[in-house]
Amino acid sequence: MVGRPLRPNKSSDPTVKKGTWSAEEDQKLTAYIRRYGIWNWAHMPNPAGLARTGKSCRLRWMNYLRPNIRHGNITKEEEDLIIKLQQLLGNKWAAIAARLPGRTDNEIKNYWNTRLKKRVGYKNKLQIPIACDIKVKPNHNNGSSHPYACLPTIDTPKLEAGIGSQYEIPTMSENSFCTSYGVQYDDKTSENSWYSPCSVTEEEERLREQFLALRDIEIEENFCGMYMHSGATDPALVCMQQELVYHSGSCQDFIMDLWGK
DNA sequence: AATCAGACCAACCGCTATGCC
DNA sequence: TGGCATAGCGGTTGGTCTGAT
Repeated sequence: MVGRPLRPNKSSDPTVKKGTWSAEEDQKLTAYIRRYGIWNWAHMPNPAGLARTGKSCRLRWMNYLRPNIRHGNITKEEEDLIIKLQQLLGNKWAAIAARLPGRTDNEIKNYWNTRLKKRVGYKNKLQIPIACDIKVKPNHNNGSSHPYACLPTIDTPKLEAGIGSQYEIPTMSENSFCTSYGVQYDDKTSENSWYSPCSVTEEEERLREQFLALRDIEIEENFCGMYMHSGATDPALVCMQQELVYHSGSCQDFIMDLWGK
């Protein structure tokens, strides 16, 4: 069989330099970009006088050389924000970095992996609303699949749920703004108290603000997308939207905002 | 002073998304 | 519509630094 000749593999090309960038290389790349701008990373190294791949040049520029980059000394505020954003967005380092002026995704990723991951761990993982955190029980009386999902109580156990059940609806849980949902049968005989108030602390409120600020670009899509992939149908979604019962103003606003779009 | 282990971080690699032809 | 080139992202690697023994 005669195939196409393989494209030259630059990563194994001995003429391509790898490893730490020298000050001279930095200077060449910076000077070139200042003069000609960024037009094509792949074609840039040669005219810039660099024996690097375009990819390497891009990375060096993006992570180190470009203007307004801040190195080191991540502040407590930045650290807190990284933790919260990671909890909200997951390992979306670019998205997180976009909210920390002067910081790069690589730097934040490194910082997380080397310092924060162990400290924060998974225990405190904030669970953004997804479609598999809660199992809504069907109506005993008429077999309806219209549950009343309600705001949480601290003691409400997080219900096990498999993905794909039509009885699953989005929720938040421990460490979230509202600790978790209680679930109420239509006949209101649930063992879960759903009349307990949802107290929102200052910290939770702050988180909520961050969350709301982020939802347009990340959360809403995940939320709706995951819901729609959970096996639920549109009518069920509408039904639950209508039938969710809220007992706290701020939580209500928050959740309504999520559901609203 | 030498050695070792762990922390840190720059850079690489592989993959996906996007745009263009 | 498919293929290719490029950009961008996230996981991983490997070199360097630092502190403990």
